[in-house]
Amino acid sequence: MQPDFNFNYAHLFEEELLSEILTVGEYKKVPEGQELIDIGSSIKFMPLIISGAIKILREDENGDELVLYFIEQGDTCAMTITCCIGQSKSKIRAVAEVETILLMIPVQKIGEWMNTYQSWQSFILQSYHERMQELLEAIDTIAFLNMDERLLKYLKDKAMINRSEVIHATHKEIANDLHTSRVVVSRLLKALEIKQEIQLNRNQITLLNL
DNA sequence: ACATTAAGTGATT
DNA sequence: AATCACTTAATGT
Repeated sequence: MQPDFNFNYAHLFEEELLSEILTVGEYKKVPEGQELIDIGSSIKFMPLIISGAIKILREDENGDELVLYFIEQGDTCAMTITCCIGQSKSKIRAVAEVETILLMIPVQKIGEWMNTYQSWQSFILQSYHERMQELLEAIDTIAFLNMDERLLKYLKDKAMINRSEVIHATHKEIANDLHTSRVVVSRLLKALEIKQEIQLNRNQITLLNL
């Protein structure tokens, strides 16, 4: 396995930093569904996503989940940056949405490189900025969109991440991600099917109007 | 053939 | 939009 780190990141960093990243970083392959970061865990590595996608969730005291957003190749986890600065524990949960390849950077390096490499500093600030935007978008989605619109957005996000109009998931799983009940998801999906937006099959949803 | 799991539906709040 | 209670459909053993 030799995923191409350069493909995604080479243009961002200067030579010296690139070689530092490659000497200190460790490739890690995580299968679909594996948890990367749990709530309350302390973070020791900052993951750079080489390929695949990760689902970022918030969870309440009952263990009920809510998907905030997905991150993809070229992205990093803003939570690790926050942890590094504030020495705090993770407030979110990260689960591999598909098989994902990561380059793990020890957190101490984040601070070190901030001082030595200008390109690193802008990369960190840029990622932080992007995450902030995503978070605002997530808030808008939850606060202002109806359930049916949220569902459709969720399906489209999933389709984009999987690079396929076919989504493999049960209604129950979708309901958990959106923090609603299975019955509601089933009904809304049915409505979308009638509107010719999707096609339903067991464990599978096909987006039609892309 | 039977058990299990996924999905559909009416009624109620 | 959530919950209950029940039915129907698909799939695994």
